[in-house]
Amino acid sequence: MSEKVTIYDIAEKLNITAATVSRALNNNPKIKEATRELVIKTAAAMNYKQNKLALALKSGRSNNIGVIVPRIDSNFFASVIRGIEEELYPHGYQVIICQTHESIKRENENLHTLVDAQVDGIMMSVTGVSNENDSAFRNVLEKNVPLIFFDRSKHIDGVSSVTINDFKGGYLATKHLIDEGCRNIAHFSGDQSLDIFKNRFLGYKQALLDNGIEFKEEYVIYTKSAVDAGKESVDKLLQLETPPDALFSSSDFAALGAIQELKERNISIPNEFCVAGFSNEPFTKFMELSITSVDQSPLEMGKMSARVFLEQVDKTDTIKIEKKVVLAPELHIRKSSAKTNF
Amino acid sequence: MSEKVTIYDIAEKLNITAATVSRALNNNPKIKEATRELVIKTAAAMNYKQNKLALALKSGRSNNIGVIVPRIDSNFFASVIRGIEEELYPHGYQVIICQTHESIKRENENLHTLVDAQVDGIMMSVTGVSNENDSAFRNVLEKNVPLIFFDRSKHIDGVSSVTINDFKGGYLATKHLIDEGCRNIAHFSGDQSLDIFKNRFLGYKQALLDNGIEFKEEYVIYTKSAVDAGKESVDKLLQLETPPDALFSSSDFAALGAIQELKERNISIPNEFCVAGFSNEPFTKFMELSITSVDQSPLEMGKMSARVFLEQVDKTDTIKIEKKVVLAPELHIRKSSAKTNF
DNA sequence: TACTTTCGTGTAATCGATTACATAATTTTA
DNA sequence: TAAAATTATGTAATCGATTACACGAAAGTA
Repeated sequence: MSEKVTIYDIAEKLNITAATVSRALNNNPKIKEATRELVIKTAAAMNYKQNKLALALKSGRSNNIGVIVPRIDSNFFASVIRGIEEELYPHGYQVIICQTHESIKRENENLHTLVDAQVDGIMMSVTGVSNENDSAFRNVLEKNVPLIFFDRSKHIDGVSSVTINDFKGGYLATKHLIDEGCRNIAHFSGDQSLDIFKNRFLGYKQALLDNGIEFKEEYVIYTKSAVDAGKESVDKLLQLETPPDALFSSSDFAALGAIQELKERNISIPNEFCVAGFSNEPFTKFMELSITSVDQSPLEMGKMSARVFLEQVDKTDTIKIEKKVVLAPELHIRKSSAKTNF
Repeated sequence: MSEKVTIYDIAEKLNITAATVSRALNNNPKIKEATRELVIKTAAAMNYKQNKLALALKSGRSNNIGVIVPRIDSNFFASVIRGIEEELYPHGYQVIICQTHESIKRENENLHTLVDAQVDGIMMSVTGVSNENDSAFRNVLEKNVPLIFFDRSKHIDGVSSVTINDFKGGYLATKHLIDEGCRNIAHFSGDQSLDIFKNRFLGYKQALLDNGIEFKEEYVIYTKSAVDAGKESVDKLLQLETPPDALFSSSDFAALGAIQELKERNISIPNEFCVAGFSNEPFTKFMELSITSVDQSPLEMGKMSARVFLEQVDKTDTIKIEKKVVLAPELHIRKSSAKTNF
């Protein structure tokens, strides 16, 4: 029905050329004021809409940015995306979502697809199990597409990142458990090819060290971020000759599983056993036995990633800016670990 | 660094024209087999990538589809988007995300932006407070862009929809509460300009009617989908001369708020008071006092929306197909309402 | 051999907007 | 008033791919 109106249609109607129309609409200073007004009025009257695809082809900029996450249906990633979208919306960028489902193959596919679609930038949380094949990332950078890692980062030249201080997060949580009087503190970690898990682990270790508590290898379990995995893992811990009296889990879901299992065994939380998680998922606050957790301020992380992108996108591409933003984690102390204050 | 390779570069290298290259790459049957192979091999060797923007401009199809939701950081919407993305990924579509934050203005802006960006289709959950100004929707349809509503729908000619049977969901939840012996059942509803809330409400009413229970206006509270709103609302209910003994809430969050408030007042759940929510948010299952809730199968809803889009996108645009898919809700009975079986 | 088909490829327009360069129109300066 | 400077607009190329049409060459037919 609605035939598309182009600048040529406007030009024809006004007996001028498309070039003049284009200049008028773009506020080119060389255009006579009267002409500009006439063109703008006519364009509005004809319901002209700029063809973004033509513009994109000509300029090489699509006004789209790509976001790659392991999955979107997690509160953390969804919140980051929300932050990105809100920050970029006023600048006219659209956000394209891709999921990797923790597959390297999908991650590489997504990177290529986004580059092919000529997005103006890519923000992503990398997938673990790195085969150390950085070619897909290099390809992005060679095309001069700004690449920004958030949360899950990797050391690649030319890539900016926005992360939280996972070491500090791990340290804070562990220190808190120590302050509550726990001395046998277990740890659930995750995929060691991801820095976030390594750093939380290191923070945990350091807190033990700083407080004169011996680190025990058997207290560390590498587990998936899932409720069932948490149940199974705490099960193993309780079979040790000296079972732990506290747990710092790198995952809220695994922490929840642990709590469920402990309750079934009638182990009293926090009196006999303290638990702290990581991510501050909404449910940690909602539970009757609310769960202590480290907040990663995902909304802020998303906004910050977007800002870093905006800084980079207009810079001359000869100078490679590499910005590393590290946000501060915040420990939310709740019933699962607070023997005293609740 | 990496200069972009076009079909002209390939043509030049092989001393043929770009037209031939294009045809060879597109498996045009008029091309000699030898030429085709040579072109394909050369293209690969030169690391040729088709410029999607040029293709999009020529064809008028961007291979992007737009998704508009009130907000992305809700498990329900994120899951729907996940479903859409997974279903569309194999077909080469990219998903662009927009948020309305329940603002009509933003909704209209998003619709226009997406149409301007020439997406090949739009899937959305409408925002309430309809000023009955359908012009933004009409504009989409006039541009022959398939428009599909999911979950929150509106009656507009030419728009397909994928929803759940909210009436049935409301009926099931209410009937279940009746079966548990409750006779004074309150209801939290929402924005009455949204069909989902009206229909859940109607299902609630019908269940009462079918079981000989008088409907009482004062048992219905229109509340936001938030924990605090739930607390306040249940507070009002308890001040009635005959306070209810059960609640069917159209929102899990409000249901949670109600439960928190009831507990503070030492009202025993489910013995003295039964609660059922709607949406089956993850936390409803995680709580120690798990919350009965109606599941909307968001993943399936997303996939189904994508399928409806795929059906429509290739049809000749002379025939307007309008498909209405209604998914079945599923009641998950949990501790907050099960007096007997838990 | 001459004439039609068929096949493979080239030519050039097209999608819609931007922009370097050229040129016409107007104003300024001498 | 004529030349110079300025201003506004037109011309045409460009971004990269697709495709209707044209055309030469090869193959088939009489």
